[in-house]
Amino acid sequence: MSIRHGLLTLLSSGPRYGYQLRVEFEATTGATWPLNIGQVYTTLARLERDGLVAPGGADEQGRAIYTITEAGREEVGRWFSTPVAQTDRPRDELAIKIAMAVASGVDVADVIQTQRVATMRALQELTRAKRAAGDGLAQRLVLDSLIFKAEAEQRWLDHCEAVSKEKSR
Amino acid sequence: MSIRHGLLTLLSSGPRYGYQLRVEFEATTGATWPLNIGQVYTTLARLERDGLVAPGGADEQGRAIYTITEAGREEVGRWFSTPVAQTDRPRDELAIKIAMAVASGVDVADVIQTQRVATMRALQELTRAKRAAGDGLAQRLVLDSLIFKAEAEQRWLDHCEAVSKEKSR
DNA sequence: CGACACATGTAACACGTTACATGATTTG
DNA sequence: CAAATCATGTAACGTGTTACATGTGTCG
Repeated sequence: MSIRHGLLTLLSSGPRYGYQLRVEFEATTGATWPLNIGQVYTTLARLERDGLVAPGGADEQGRAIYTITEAGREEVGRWFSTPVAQTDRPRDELAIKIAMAVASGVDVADVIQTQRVATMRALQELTRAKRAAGDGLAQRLVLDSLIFKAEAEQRWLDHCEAVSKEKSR
Repeated sequence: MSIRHGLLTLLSSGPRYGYQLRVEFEATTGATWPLNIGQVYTTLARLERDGLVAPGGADEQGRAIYTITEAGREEVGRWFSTPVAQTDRPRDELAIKIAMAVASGVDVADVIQTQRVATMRALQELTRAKRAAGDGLAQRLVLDSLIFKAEAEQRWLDHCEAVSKEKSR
């Protein structure tokens, strides 16, 4: 539901057309999760279906603009005033992978090591991206989020290794 | 792709039937992400479609057992030897929400505060669950993963607040 | 007997995602 | 002129998810 609400939020600042929404979405959230332009249109169609946006004809250049509805505004308000719960979050593939490795006979140390290398590289990439960027506040916060998460992942991997070594002694 | 690979990994330790797979999956990953039994069957059907498992008739009690194929075993091997990349991960709803709040005129401090309360509660719940549980190693590691993540989230929220306060001064 | 756990399955939908088709306009 | 950017849209698929239908066995 992130794209849905993200686009809806952008529309709450005024009517937009599809292509513009992608540009602004990426300008806000950064290059980490590129947004396929096709998805903007499919999402707009679904938002329209649900009565959260309304097609507002075309502008002077013939672009198809969309306007947020009252119901859409309420939905945005609800989104911002409701926290993201644990149950809302998708299953964590890495956690499941390590758990499965531990439960079945797979060599956990190997899996951990492989992941650690990848996460470390990602972390370097992210710090580099942060130095390079410096654009907007929103983008920087998203980058920071990824950095904080990657660091936590490294710590968790260390923890997993320590615990599983201790267990197999 | 977590459920898919999780079930496949369980099947790599020997043939199972659907209901048993759910029990073992939840025993391994814990109660955090309950697995609807219906989903086991839909996933098994898709695994069969892709040639990763094969229906192995019924056991003595008439239960429909499934067996992993050679291709399935290879897939499991690939899963464990390939790290989870940044691009594999789903969009982070919280990061997008905060970024959107910053970019549009929404009161970020409010959003942060609401989330912080929820995350703190989740963290308490998790520490309680950890004391209560103590079952298997895999389950404990999953719980630890959630704890590490929640802590990182708290730190990130603090960071967001500090940065956005600084910005609006 | 009634409730509950065991057990299997299907239908339908949501969202995310990509591939493709199409055309206008701008710019080197 | 050719390539790139701007711009819109559709078709199709994948996974995750839930709701529903159905039936057996067991235990208080």
